[in-house]
Amino acid sequence: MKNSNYYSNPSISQMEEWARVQTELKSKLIETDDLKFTKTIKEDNGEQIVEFDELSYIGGVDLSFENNEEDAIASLIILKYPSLEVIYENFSAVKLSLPYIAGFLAFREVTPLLDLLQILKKTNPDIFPQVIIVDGNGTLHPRRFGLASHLGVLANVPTIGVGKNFLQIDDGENLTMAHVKAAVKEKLKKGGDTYLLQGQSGMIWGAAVRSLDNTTNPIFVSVGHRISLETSIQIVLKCCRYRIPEPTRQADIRSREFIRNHILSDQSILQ
DNA sequence: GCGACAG
DNA sequence: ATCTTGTCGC
Repeated sequence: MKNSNYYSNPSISQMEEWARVQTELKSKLIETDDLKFTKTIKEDNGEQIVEFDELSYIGGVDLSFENNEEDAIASLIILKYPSLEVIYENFSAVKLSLPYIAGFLAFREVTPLLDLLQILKKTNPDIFPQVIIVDGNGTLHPRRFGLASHLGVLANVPTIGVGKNFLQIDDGENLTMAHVKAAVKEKLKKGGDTYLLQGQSGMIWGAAVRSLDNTTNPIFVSVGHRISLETSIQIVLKCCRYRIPEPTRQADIRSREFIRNHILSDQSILQ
């Protein structure tokens, strides 16, 4: 007997409706740089060096779970750039009303993230992020409108999507797991190396990026909103102390820590 | 039936 | 997403 109102699986027609919503919202998507800071490219003995001089605040968002799929802690972290020190963190305990379904992650997670952004805008507008890195894809998505894009459009803020696992795009685009694995092994030799995820149609969905020299497993970067893929990759790389860029890595670490400190799991009765 | 499946 | 110790290697 469950005393919680556990969510049920959405119907086919519900998912078709969600797909229509994604396609509709995508009309507002901006895939070029529309930023409140500038990018400068300097030449240093033939080496191109990218700098973001006016970039000061980068956000990271994530959700962590305790024992089940419905009780989560949403987190919003703000880091100072370029030091990457955490200057703000906020969490919110939420009960999710929908299950996870690949391709429809935003309908499960976007609302608590929007709420955290709204709170920040009200309480600390001075440190509102100039760009947010999201745990999940942007245009690397069957309808080119994953969580990062969804959050970006609804909040009207620049976002970058970063996935830890590849989401296959199979519409004759041939962007399959096998294809990408082979390309990654062949092309990504050192930290900073990038492989563009281009389909048969010529469309570019995102990029597989090697964060560091000493990490083989790539991350998958894609446009969220109001930023180009090139700039997205450059910013992500500047945030990588480890495989996962600091904004989302800190959001993950700190939301898990929040769970450890605030929620007593049902194991406590065993003591 | 089989493979895929962001978080 | 999450369950989890040691262990191999620089």
